[in-house]
Amino acid sequence: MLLSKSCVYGLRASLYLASKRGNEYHSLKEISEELEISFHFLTKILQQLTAEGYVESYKGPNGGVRLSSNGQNATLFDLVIAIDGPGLFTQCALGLPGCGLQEPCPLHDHWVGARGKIENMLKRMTLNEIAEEGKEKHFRLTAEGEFSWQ
Amino acid sequence: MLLSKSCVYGLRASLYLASKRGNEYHSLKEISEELEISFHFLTKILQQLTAEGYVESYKGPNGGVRLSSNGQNATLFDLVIAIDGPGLFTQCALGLPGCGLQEPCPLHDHWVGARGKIENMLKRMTLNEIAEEGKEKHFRLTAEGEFSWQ
DNA sequence: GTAATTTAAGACAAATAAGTCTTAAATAAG
DNA sequence: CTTATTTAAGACTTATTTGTCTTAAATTAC
Repeated sequence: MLLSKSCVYGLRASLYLASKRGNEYHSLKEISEELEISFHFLTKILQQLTAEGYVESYKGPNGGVRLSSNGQNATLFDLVIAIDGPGLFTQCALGLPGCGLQEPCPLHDHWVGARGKIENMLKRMTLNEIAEEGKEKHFRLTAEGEFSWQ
Repeated sequence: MLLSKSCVYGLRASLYLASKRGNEYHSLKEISEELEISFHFLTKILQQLTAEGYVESYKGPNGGVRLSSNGQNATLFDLVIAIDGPGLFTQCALGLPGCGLQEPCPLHDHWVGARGKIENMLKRMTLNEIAEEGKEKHFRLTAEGEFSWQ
């Protein structure tokens, strides 16, 4: 698995929020039902994104969560770092602490290249831009595919 | 984490065996000490590779494990599949079962590209070839780096 | 044959990730 | 003020991965 389940859920929920026009709050109940993610588990993940400033929350009736302006312009890379940490983009593919240019492991050069591709791809995609593109291309966000970008 | 710890240990042990000239057996005790991997854990992983035909084992004094001819020509991709299974190379980055060309997730196209890079990189590297290269370039195979290709 | 060495197999334990549940706090509406 | 709705926080459980231990089986050397 490239990304943890927490991370995948966080990305999907963020994209869900990005898909909504205005800046209304959406309840975690709504999001968890639409995306078929465990309510409580999703709550914890979005709390992390709230703590990082990508998501704003509001308690009480008609409360919920929405993307902050930071969140709208956040890249998928930002969100992955916020949830899974930087390990994927910094660690040796064989887990060797001293691996680097001077003393590389057999995969080092190749992995740095492939890893850079992943990193650039994630850095190129902001939530806003994906939302724009999603409206044209109807990207899937659920297993069944009944989700639709507005 | 791209690869599981089991997988990383399996790759390192396989590369260790590839680094040895002749086709003598090397004991798991030796390998686990040289590579600083738990003896019993490593045993289980190499049993998998033995079952898959990449490694041959021999019991008794002076026994141990060595690469089969299949193993010597195996690619890192083969070994990753043997230990971690094909998931990394087949699954959607967001874990969506129906993701594909017709109904892609927002990452699909990009991920297929990046994933292909990883796949090709692993398919290009056979244990034999890495061993050759390792003798010139002194690739690291341990945390401390005191390992040396013969 | 006996003892020592080594892998094989599987039970067991610890650590981490994933998921569930309960209670508290904030807010809105009547 | 009371009730309903919603996020926040954290305890708790379950599942998976990682790591350890014990016993058995094969082989060698004496």
